[in-house]
Amino acid sequence: MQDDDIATIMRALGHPVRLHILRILAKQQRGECCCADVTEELPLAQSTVSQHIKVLLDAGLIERKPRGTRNCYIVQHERLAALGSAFSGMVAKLGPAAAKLESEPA
Amino acid sequence: MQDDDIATIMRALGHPVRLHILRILAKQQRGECCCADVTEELPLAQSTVSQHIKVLLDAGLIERKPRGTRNCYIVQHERLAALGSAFSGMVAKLGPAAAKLESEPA
DNA sequence: CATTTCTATCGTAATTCACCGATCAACGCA
DNA sequence: TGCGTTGATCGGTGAATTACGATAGAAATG
Repeated sequence: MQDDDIATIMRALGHPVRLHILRILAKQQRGECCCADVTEELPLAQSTVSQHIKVLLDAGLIERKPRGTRNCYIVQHERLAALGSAFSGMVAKLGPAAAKLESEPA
Repeated sequence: MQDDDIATIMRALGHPVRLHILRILAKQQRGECCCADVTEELPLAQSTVSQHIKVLLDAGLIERKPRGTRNCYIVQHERLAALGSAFSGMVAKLGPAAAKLESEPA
């Protein structure tokens, strides 16, 4: 994963409301998971919530799933895991162990 | 760690230049590590680099260490590790399935 | 069909961000 | 004491973000 991708996902996660939305989606994934449900749990306008959802969508952190009139959203755990791997890999290289390496092999 | 803290650190990491700066600091940590060295490796003005450094500083991701005329910066690995823990904990709560953070040192 | 419901998008204002050049304080050195 | 270096901060500009209300368009429903 490239720096830009990591940065994009990090920035998407870099807002409390979006973290909250992720939690709401995960919590309600067995039942409802549409935009209205999310909006109901937040002190924000529906349009604002929709925009935050779009950011998560663009970062690939959630997936849209049209269900009749509503749009349901599914947390993309694989994407989160990928970020986790990329992050821990980066931290490992940043760490003291990596400091010994003069030039890193690809 | 609170949502706001996680979001703050995530946002700090949510810019390619700041990820790059972290790498530069880590790489040069055994020798020089001052602002000028960082600026030299980036196509940005010194003031801009200084501002990015401030963001990382405010997020607790690096620490300032005055050394004579210069200011050296040290990557705060503990802080990164704390974010890693918080993130993997969050991911674990979001989805019981996959998404586990490999935190093994390289 | 007409109606209701749901939600993405538009238009807008306020705020923040990213970047720059310029400046000023602090330090080492002659 | 004066000089050069380093780097934080100030002021400004343009772009992006965050928030809102209003609107449009798709799907179920009557």
